[in-house]
Amino acid sequence: MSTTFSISDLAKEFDLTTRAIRFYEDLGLLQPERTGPGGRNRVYSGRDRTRLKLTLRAKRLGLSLTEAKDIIEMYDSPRDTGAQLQKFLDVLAAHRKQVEEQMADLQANLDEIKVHQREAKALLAKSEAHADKASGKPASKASNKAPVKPAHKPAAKVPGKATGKKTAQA
Amino acid sequence: MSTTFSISDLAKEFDLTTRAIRFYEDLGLLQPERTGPGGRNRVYSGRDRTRLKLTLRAKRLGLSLTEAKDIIEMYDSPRDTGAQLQKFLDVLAAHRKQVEEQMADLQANLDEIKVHQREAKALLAKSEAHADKASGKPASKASNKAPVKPAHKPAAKVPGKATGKKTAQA
DNA sequence: TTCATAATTGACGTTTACGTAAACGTCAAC
DNA sequence: GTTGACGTTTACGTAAACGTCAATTATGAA
Repeated sequence: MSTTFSISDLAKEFDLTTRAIRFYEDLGLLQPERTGPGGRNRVYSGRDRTRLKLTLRAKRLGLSLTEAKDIIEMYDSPRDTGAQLQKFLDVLAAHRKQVEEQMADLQANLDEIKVHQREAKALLAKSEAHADKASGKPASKASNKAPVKPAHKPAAKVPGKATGKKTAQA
Repeated sequence: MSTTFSISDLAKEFDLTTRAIRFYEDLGLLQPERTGPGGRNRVYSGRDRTRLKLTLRAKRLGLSLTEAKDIIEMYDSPRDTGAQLQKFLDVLAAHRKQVEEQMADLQANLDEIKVHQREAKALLAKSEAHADKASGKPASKASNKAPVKPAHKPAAKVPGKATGKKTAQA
């Protein structure tokens, strides 16, 4: 028992359409075996599943499918000779640099968010202080631990999300 | 003098074509003023430049242009009333959560890279130790030269890098 | 004046990443 | 013995994000 998957298994697990999965196969990202009469049905291995997972993570990070493929190929290609190893190391270094740049971008982004949060909270506290004249109750806390969620919004649209489902995280 | 920019100023600074910049305008991301006879030429303000910078950062992080627009709009829209402030805070929280998820993705990625680097370096050291029997020279170390250049593409679309220029980092 | 350079507005082309039928096979269940 | 659920191929459609002309217009240098 080598743990295999049907196309709809993967589709459900990663919230994809079967169409998308077949498309990934066309790009060479997946290479399922065939079964059934005339070998019509696809059977995916654990390796396929891993490659799919990596592909989706790459997508979330903004890579194209072919870029994802290139990287993944690199990661599980034969590296026997010294030359191949050296090249692999070069690619790794380049990839790492790029990832670190992206993390810097993200960090900048996060910092800005925090600043805005602080500002907005301060303003809110002020406006609530004014509103105090009417209500005797202590205004709602401006300090938050858990992200204040009134729950009346459908989850701000973000990348990494598809059709209102959950973002299958790595 | 309120520091303005021509379209080619911005094109050079951010390594974009003017076509792209005009396209961003069509999407409502930029709103340059016009000058010259009949108001033909575009003049960009510092605010435009900032919005452009934010847009490009968002792109590098995998957002679509419309997603970028939505967020940027949110960030410099009027937030006078308490309700608006609260909504703004909600959006910020959602955005922050998403960014943190993405950082987790990136971190996982980076960790994998590091593991591979370690492994590859170990292997390389081993093979070089063996090769010592033939050459008296200490084999080439793990020196990385140019970060692997495809070179046959007009603009390698790795996010975070542009056309061989410097990655106009935020 | 003439030529090159930079800018403009269409308008059509291209690549990526799938969506959306159409038309058919297969197997278990009712 | 047909109905559904699931699977298949082939093929055309589409939205996003620009690229690539073409046909002007304006400006500045030679």
